[in-house]
Amino acid sequence: MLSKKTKYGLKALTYLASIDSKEPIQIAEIAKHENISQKFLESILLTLRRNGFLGSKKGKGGGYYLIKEPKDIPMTSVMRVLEGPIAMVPCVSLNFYEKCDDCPDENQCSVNKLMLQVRDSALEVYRNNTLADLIS
Amino acid sequence: MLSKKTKYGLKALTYLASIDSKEPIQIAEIAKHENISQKFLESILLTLRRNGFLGSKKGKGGGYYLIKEPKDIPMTSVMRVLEGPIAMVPCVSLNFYEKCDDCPDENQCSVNKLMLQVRDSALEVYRNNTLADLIS
DNA sequence: TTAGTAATCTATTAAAACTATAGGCTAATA
DNA sequence: TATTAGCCTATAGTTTTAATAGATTACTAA
Repeated sequence: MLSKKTKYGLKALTYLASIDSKEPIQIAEIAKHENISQKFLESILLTLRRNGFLGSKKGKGGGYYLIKEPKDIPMTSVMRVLEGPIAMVPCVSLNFYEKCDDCPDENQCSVNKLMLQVRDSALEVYRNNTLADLIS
Repeated sequence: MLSKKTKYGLKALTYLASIDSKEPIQIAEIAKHENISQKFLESILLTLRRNGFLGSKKGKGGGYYLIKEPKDIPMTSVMRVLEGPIAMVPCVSLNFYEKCDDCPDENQCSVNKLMLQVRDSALEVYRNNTLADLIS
C-alpha cells in the first residue's frame, strides 16, 4: 500500500507543477485544494524541501515552489524520498540493499527471484514518468 | 514492503513444490528448513489451505501438501491471498476497488494515473509466473 | 480402544509503523 | 514592530504486523 505521505506529497507536487508560477504557494492553499490535513502536509513539504525538490519562502507572501522543471523530476527520485525503497524486499533493492536474516543463498531464493522482476517492472514505470507526465 | 506473511508463505509453497511428493509434509519440517517461526507459519499455512492452495492431513504422518500442480498456481492468486491487493492504491485495484475519500475525480488524479501503470506492470509479472517458475 | 501425534482454532500480546496534532520558534515582509 | 507563514520537536492515537500461548480436534497405528 502506498502511504498517505507519498500520496499527499505527489498531489502537492502535481498541484505546484500545474500552477506553473514562480510565486510561492502557501501550505494552506495546497492543503485546502487537495483535501489534506495542513499540519501533516507541512511535514511532507519539509522533507521535499530538504531533499531538493522544493524551495520555500518565509513570511508574508511566502510558501513553497518547485525548484526544477516538472519534466526534470523523475518519479524514481520522488518515490524513493517519500515512500522509501522501490523494491518490496531489501535483498533486491538497488539503493537500500540488505541481506535477509533467513535465506542462506539469494540466488536460490524464490522470493528474491520473483521480487527482482517486480522491482524491474516498477522501476521502468517510474523512470518513464516525470512530474510533467502526471499533469492531465 | 512485502509482509513476512507473504514471504514465508511463498517460501513454504516453493518448498512443497520442490519436494514434489504427494506425501504430507509437517509444519515443523517446513519451518526448520526455511528458518521460520513454526507458530507463525502455522497460521499462514492455514490461510493457504482455506484458500484452496493446500490440503492437510491430521495425526501421525500428517502435514500439508499441494493440491494443484505448481505450474497451475499463478502468482496473481497467491499474492492476492497472502498480501492482499496488488494495486498500491484502492482506486486502481481490480479486485479490491474503493473510491478515495479525498480526490473528487479519479481521471484527473496524478496518483491514480501513476499507480495504474505500476499495477499493470506488476500484474504482468505475476501473471507470467507460476509456482513452478520460482523453483530454481 | 487407546496412546500419541500433528493439525486446528481462538485469544492475546508485543512491537513497529503510520497518521495526525500541538505548540512554540524563527525569519521575512509591509 | 506587528503580522504572516514556514520551521522544528515532541508526542499521541491508531492500525498493522509479527509472534506466542494454550486448549481442542482429528487421525493413525499399535
